[in-house]
Amino acid sequence: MSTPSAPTLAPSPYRRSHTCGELRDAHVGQAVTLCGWVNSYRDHGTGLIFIDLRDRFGLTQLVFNREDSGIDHETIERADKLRNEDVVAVSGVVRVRTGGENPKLPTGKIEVVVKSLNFVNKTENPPFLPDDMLALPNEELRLKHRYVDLRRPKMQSILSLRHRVTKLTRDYFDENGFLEIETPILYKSTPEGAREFLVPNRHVPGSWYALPQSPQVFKQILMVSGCDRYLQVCRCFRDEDPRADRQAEFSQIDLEMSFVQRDDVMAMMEGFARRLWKQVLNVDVPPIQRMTYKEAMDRFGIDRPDTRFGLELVDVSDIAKKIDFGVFTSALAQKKGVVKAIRVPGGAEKLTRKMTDGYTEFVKGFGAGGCPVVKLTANGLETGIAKFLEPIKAELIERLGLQVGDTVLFGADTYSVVCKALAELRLKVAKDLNMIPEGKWNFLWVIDFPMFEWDKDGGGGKGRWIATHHPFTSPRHDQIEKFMATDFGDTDGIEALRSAGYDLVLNGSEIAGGSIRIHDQAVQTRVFRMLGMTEEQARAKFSFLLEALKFGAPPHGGVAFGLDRLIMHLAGTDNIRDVIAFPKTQIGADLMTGAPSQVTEDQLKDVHVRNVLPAPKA
RNA sequence: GGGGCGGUAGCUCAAUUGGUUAGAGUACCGGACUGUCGAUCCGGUGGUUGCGGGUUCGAGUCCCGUCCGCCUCGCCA
Repeated sequence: MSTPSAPTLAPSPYRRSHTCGELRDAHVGQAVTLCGWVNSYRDHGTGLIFIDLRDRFGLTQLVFNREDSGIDHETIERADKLRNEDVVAVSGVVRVRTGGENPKLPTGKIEVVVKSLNFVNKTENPPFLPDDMLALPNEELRLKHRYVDLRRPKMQSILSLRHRVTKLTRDYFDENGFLEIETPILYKSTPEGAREFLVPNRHVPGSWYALPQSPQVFKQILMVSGCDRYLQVCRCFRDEDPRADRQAEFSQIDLEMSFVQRDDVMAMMEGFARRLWKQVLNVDVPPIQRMTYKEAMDRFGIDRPDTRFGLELVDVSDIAKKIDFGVFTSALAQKKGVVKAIRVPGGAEKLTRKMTDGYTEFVKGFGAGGCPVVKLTANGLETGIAKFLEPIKAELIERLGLQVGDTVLFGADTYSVVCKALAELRLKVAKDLNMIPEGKWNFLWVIDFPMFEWDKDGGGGKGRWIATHHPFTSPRHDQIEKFMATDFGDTDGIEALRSAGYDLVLNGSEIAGGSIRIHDQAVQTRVFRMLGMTEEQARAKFSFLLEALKFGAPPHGGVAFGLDRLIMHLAGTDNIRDVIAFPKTQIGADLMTGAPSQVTEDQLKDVHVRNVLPAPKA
């Protein structure tokens, strides 16, 4: 074997000895080379220039001083031309700052006395400066010049946080026997649920892949494959309109376990959440409380309650029916009509007429007719609907625990409308009155979801059952027999079925959801039928899964964490785009690369696709 | 698809009831300054007010349309 003899290269002028965040007084006297961006310059002219040099790891002050030995005139001249965001490499010696330390910087005790300025990549005047002290430019500009925005220490810290979280994830689940296994991105279209992104197949004209909404069936197949425990930090795609906490392309921490029941998966998840919060925020997460779906809906009107504050919903239907007030009586006359109330402590003072009028408009946005109001003062019930409530005053005070100075907000409609409207109103009031405490981490399990929900607009207008979680969710183990016996026409019976699903809720935000899956082919077939699929349709879509369940499927269950939302919580941001390196806008555009874009006719021809564009608007 | 907010100098913003030559801070350019650290001081360049129409003696401002960004309802098994 001959020895390779590559020519020796001269050392690169921008080979650094340290990062901009690591020099301390212990390094005083050392010769160092630093590389980075000019974060700011303070030019005193006549040969004294300070530069704060920045990289991902921090800031270090550089000094160019004509009166120091070892620096020549030409270097000072070049340093004089340095501007914000120029990229440089410098060599010099670390010394204690002669001008006093800067307590704001970890490197604030020292500075580097520059002897040579080795490398400069001049920048054009950047569109904005990546400085967290300055007002943020508008988001359009930040997205277009994402590479500048990501230089901001705040964005760097989020990228770093995200890395730490995925690393902790892999470590935790590795310790617990999980295997990380990748699943296909080019998957099969299964048009249930969210709209899919489609990708044409070149080989078979007219055939298409879909990008996966989640790796759901693959991870179940992996359980049937004997992998026992699966983990993936994976990308999912749902072609629906985005929100502040939602992107069409997003990430999940996806996992699945064999031979487990509900509590096993929940315990594994809880341990994971505890590990994350301890290691990232040094917060101890206490044992997580459980609440049934029904209790969550009854008390908070929503399946992901924010339990950091009160303002709970109280059913007063039985009291309300005793009076002759049109809004209440017509609500209660409906099927599943209810009257619910929220007590706002001290609301008589804190809620102005303008605010409560606004609440009526607010709840109309969620389908409610309005928001009746009443106050309890020293003189009794006042304002709003006070005169109607007089006959039931004592009962209301008793039921709601009213104190003088409280305001009551009512919702009267069907159960689902009242839940939706009052759940949103509860949040709005809490924000308006500043009732949401900072620094609280209220985790909550929500369990015992219904298996199915009636979608009155589905099924071509005739209505149909849809799976609350997804079609692979098992009935709760004590309800499987009941499910198999429930008639397809037994509406009440179907609605009463509870699934083996579970959601992890944090401060009113769903951060994870999962379930025990169906491992019995007969149960799965019956679920598909309940969802209105014929046997042929079910086989066309999911024959592989039904087949797999025939050939030795272990009982299994799993969960998926929304990684982006998890990072949002840990980073303390309410903008999902801040936790994604290259996010998209409301219309799915990447402002930096210009995606989506036109393709050539030849490209389209290759994949047997033709553009059919809508007629231009007049 | 619906509703709301926004778009003025490279950037962040201001501009009275529709009224003079659209201003300020910052960045940038030039000058002064040897211990700054959001350096300071002096001077300067910089504008198709997103785009297209309209109303008006006159439009950044009012009207219509459109594009883009954000928030939101629907949607998100």
